[in-house]
Amino acid sequence: MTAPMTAHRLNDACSRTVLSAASTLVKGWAPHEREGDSLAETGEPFSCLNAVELFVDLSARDLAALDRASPPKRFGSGELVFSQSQPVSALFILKEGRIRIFRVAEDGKTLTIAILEPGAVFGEMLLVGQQMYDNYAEAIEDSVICQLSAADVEEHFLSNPKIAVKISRLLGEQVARLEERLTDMALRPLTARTASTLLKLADTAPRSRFSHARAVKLTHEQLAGLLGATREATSKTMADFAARGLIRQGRGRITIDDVDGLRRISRTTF
Amino acid sequence: MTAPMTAHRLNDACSRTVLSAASTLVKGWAPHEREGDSLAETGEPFSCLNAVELFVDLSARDLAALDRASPPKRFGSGELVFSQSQPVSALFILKEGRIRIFRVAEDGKTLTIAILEPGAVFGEMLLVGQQMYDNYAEAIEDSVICQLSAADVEEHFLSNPKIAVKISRLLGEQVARLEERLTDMALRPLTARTASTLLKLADTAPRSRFSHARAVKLTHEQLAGLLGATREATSKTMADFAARGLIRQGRGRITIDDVDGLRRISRTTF
DNA sequence: GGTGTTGTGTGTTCCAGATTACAGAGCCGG
DNA sequence: CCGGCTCTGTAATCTGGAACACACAACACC
Repeated sequence: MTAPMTAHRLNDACSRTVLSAASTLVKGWAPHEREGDSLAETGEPFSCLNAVELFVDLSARDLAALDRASPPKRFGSGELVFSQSQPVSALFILKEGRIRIFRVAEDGKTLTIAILEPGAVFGEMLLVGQQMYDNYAEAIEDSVICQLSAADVEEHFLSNPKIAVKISRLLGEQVARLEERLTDMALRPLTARTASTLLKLADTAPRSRFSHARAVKLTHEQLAGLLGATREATSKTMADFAARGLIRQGRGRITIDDVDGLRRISRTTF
Repeated sequence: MTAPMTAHRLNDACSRTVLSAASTLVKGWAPHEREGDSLAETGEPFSCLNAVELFVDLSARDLAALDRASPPKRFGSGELVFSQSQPVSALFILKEGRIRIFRVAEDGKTLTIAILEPGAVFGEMLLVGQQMYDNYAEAIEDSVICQLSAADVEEHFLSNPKIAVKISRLLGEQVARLEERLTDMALRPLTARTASTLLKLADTAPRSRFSHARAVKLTHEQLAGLLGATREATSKTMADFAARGLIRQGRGRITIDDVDGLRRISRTTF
């Protein structure tokens, strides 16, 4: 089941039955219907919080305390982490897998706000009091996520100036990125937007060990969701890019070859 | 001179001569070419910082100190407060007038990010280190603005958890607003976007004393800049709204009559 | 090795909104 | 009160991309 399909279907059902609907999407097992759902497999400490830049200023004691308070949870591919009908006021840390944050219009069409890679921290609704925050989050791969409650965050972070500042900086960057994306959306044709989106994705993506070419693991449909365009239009531009030797394609995987070429196109207006 | 014209012209010149170009735009006097440019007219203390919600948690002493460090400056209508070639890493407080924050594409087209009313605090480039921050700010009325240097902000705010938290919350709200605007841009037709934009503007706008109708002080061109659409298309939808009795128009002024009607349209997809 | 199922390529039709090009209308200062 | 703005209305094209409709290819699971 593709991510967008999931979204549509869930949207239809979301007034009441999202959770159960989501449960049916889980591959073969339904973690949150079991009892002790936190996986205490590995005995390693700091299972979520270490290696996340945001937390480096926490004392070891605080870190340990927080970590105890945030057991990792699994989400199967296609499962919703939160939604309008299941708002969770918490801070999430993505440990494994990939998460798609998106919004849904009245007619069921969706726009992908972001696709998160491991290490990402998300959940601003914690800050804005969730009145206006109608984002959805869905796992697009089997994922592991830690959750910090609002109370924990309050206690450990907001009182800590260093971390509060770091949060402000992160949010500021997010604002800048969104503003840029907004103007791209408004003023740039699809081809240019596609090129610059690919570039942005590229430097989040893992570098291949051989060449310096980077591979982005997305289907055309997922990319279209990010671009605010249809799958067809996106496919067409991608085919064009491939013909020009800028990228190579493979089912659900795009390899960026000519970064400069794409950059040139991304600056194009017409 | 209209705001957009200004933007275009400045864009042409911005590689080197923005400041001088801007100066020529000033109505009849050029404040920043004079010597003592801070206006010490009124003897009132806290000339900028009082009445701004962000600062309520500051001690009177801090407030006074900050206030001394941030003399108000005038900007004539059409003048640039900052731009890419004149990046100012500071926090701004708008005391009087109105400021338009916008971005410019390669071809000179602009998208308005926000139109700020008195009391607004702006200047996130202070947080993001201004690499990626290529916004412009222009006065669209004669305005008075206070500026806090990065050092001052550092000293008084970021060390103060209460204020840091407040900043985070503001940024979080801004993120939510931008995400909403982005999806509107991507998924909604012009009429719906226009309606919802008018509504948003309406509740920032001053209420008239007679009816509960609110007046928005914008030209079609300015509104178009905010919508990411052409002036003509915007005019057409506005004429349509007026014909349906939702709004009334007057040169540079839009009166919202039927809030519910607009809200209905704003939820429309097709 | 079939047989669904999910990703991709393409073509055709259609339309919102950009573009271009004016014309009238309120408002300004001289 | 009159010319020159700046705003607003309207109409005639033009076009990027959406919508719809398939065909086919790769993979996944019997």
